[in-house]
Amino acid sequence: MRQKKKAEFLTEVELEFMTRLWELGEGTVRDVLVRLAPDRNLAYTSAATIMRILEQKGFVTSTKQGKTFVYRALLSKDAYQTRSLKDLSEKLFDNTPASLVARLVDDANLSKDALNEIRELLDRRLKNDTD
Amino acid sequence: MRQKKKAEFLTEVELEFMTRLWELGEGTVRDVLVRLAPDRNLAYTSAATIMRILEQKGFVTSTKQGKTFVYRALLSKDAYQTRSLKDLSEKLFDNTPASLVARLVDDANLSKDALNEIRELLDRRLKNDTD
DNA sequence: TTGGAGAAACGAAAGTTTTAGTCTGTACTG
DNA sequence: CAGTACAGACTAAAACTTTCGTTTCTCCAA
Repeated sequence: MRQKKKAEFLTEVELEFMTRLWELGEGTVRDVLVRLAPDRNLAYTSAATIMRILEQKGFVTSTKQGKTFVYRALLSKDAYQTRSLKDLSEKLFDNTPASLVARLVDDANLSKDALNEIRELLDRRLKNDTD
Repeated sequence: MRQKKKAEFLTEVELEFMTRLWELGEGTVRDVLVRLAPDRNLAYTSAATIMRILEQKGFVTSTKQGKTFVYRALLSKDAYQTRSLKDLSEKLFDNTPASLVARLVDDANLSKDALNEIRELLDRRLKNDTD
């Protein structure tokens, strides 16, 4: 009954774990642990704690299969991406998504291919909207 | 234990303060404090602590003007926007900015005007690149 | 049946974040 | 010249994050 107030966002480490779980679809503590970066060297108990916290916060659920618990994400990656973008847009871009994209494409490190990909995506989206 | 490893990102509260400072250009602790949301009710000493931490972390600098310190951002809002987007893109969008934009235009209730605005921006950017 | 391996539960410890209290200094006021 | 009012330094404490050790549980094999 620690945190009653359901957290809205993942911490650094929590996101690291959720990313693995999203990739896996579902998995045990060990499944997630072995998929972390090889140089991560995190104790099993630490991983188990993270998973427990994720469950407490309502990001994942678990079911006992045989003798171990199998975890599954309750929040999809898409949904969390959307939530994160909304938050960033509000907090740092005056709630103006266009300025967010502007900043993104102004980044000199973005390849021309990436820019074209983005524009094609927008073209398709605009075409669909006018249908 | 002076300057620990320089933090790369702002915490929630730090961002709140930096946003005011970016708006102001520069300002004292009190200048920033009075521009927080009216229901914020933060003690002056708390605000001063936040500003001190921001300076320790290298996000702002201060100069004594008369009897008080005036703070100025060392990191521009633009630069921090870029940094944040890069981080989000890496951590949550497999380092693929196009998928970030896809998520943005797919889910946010973006107006057609906003979409057009974004596309025009991309057109200009692409044109400039090929010049 | 029991002993050991692997998994889970519990919570301690260290670090960070957020908020604020107390103490001190200084300039202006009367 | 003393007192007030405001600014800053230092300290602290509560909440949260991150990591992991210890203890407990459960199942399977010899």
